Amino acid sequence: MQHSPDLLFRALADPSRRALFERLCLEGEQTVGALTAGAGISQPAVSKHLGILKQAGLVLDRHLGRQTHYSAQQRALAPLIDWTGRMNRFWEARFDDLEDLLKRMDQ
Amino acid sequence: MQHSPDLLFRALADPSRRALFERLCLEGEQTVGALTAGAGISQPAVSKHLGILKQAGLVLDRHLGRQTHYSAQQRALAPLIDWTGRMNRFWEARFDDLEDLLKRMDQ
DNA sequence: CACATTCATAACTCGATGGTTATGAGTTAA
DNA sequence: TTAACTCATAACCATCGAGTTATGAATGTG
Repeated sequence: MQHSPDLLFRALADPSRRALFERLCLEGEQTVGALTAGAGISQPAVSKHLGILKQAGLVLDRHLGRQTHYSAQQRALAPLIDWTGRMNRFWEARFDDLEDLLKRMDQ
Repeated sequence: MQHSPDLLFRALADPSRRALFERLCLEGEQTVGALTAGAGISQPAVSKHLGILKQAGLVLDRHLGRQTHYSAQQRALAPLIDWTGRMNRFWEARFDDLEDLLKRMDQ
């Protein structure tokens, strides 16, 4: 299940979706109704956002009777973490180069 | 200069902008002309993207004669790293709880 | 000075997207 | 069975956003 980083970034770009994901991370599994309460948007809007988060692999759904329980899938953040890591690695690498350069200039 | 995480997420949501930022990270400082070559979009489009990246704090610009040199500002990724860290911390915390539970059940 | 180069901005188009209300499918309760 | 509840989907609307071309400002060059 390799969800493209593009889906990830796009899914997290929306504040409503980030808020939903954060609530699932911090408060644990929630039903759509619970998420809608306090979301400030309509229930269909919440459902659509959850659909997008699910497509990005960020949440899982579990049907119980007439409710759907959503939970965060934090592992899905891995590509994002990897990406920032790659970008920062080169930053540090360049820093190291600079240190080497300074050391050599110091001699 | 605390750039809002929202600006960050939105800036990185676009593939063209991520590509520009990646090039600046991996290849170092570049002029707009150099970035436009190989970007697959027009020069004004590149300029607009760079403007958005700059507003998010992800790049710096440096004017030299009639060219503008852009460079990556990797530090600006910090809020993003913090955010993923916070989301994952709770994941691990819950994992620890689960481990504790399993240990207790094991006895 | 006249001309070329480099980039940013303006004006515009068009598809994507986030929101809404209406409705239907599925499930529980009376 | 009828009614109520929970959620997802459909249909629609308005705005946003990423791209374009045209142009202008600033700088270098003949």
